[in-house]
Amino acid sequence: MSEDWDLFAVVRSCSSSVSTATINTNNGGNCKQQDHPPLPLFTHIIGEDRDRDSSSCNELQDSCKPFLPVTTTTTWSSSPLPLAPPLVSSASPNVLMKQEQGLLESQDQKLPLGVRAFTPSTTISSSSSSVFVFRGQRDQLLQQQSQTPLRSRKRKNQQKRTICHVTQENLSSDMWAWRKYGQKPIKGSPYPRNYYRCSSSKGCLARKQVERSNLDPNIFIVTYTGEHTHPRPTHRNSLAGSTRNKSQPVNPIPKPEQSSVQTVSGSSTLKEEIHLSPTTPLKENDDVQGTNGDEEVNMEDEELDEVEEEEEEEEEEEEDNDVDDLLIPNFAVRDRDDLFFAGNFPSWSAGSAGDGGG
DNA sequence: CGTTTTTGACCTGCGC
DNA sequence: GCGCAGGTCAAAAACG
Repeated sequence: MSEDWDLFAVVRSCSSSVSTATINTNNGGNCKQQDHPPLPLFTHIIGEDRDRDSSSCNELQDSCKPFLPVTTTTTWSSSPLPLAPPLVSSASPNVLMKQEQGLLESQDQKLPLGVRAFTPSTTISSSSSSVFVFRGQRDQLLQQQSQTPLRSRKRKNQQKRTICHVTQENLSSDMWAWRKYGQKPIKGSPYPRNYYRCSSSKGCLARKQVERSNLDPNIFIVTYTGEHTHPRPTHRNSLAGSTRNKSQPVNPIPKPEQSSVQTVSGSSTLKEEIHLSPTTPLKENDDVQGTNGDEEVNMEDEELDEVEEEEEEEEEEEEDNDVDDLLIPNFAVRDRDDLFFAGNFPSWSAGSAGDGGG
């Protein structure tokens, strides 16, 4: 239930964002909006402790910083929204869920939730993805949680969670190195959930769960839990990169129940040919992404490093002002994302992994 | 050799 | 207390 609750919260937060983003981002793309809703990155944090949430935010921020310089083409992007109380109160879970399901199309709820956009300091040509910051929602969420029966269920690692909804394209990327340690089919979802732990440092408690939205295969739900017990690596951890990018005897390409949905931005073949770990499969100088957008991506890496520093400074200032703010950059446009997620879920067809729920 | 991925088994929380 | 489902462990295999 908590999961649902989380999702509700996320959806709730993003509902408006989604519609707006949809309008702005995928237009002109090859993909139909309906089939490939542009997914900005949604985020919110759930936690029992606000203070700790802050640290979580910071972590997430750290992870995202390198990718901050992403352009936010969405409408809200330019306005430093006051982080006002979001539509939380206005939408019922059902509605929200529908939104999550894409049943609610761009409505005019232009609610600028507590969305805060990043300074488009660096323009990366990624059309789309935006970064959103949902802030202050925790309070509301927590309140709601306390008001609804949903909260009754608390799982062990429930204490602190940071949930992001990202598109496959935006999926990647934090500097952290993640190592997969488990995969489980999730009831009600055709897609398994993958469990990762930080491998940047032994003993690091940071964990990450990645699952595909069963509602929209283009959306990945990334849940961060725990905290890193070590500084964020400046570059992607090369150790983490011993990824296998060769074909593996993995399960067939995921087949969502709605087979009509063609998931990944474009390369079903990669799914079978490449298997990269979720976030850091690449060595710092790795050129795996050098397929298309190669140039762009490489440039990003370099620029991002530089920009990162700049952004850090800016963010530090911002954090001073709004410590609670969660800046989720749009892990924009990294082909590697495609790569890595292309093969990341070898067992999409649920039921292949783990004890099958036992 | 060191690291990651895969995957069956085990542990634990929760609802009934 | 039981069963279900989620989360984690750990051995084996794969990879660079």
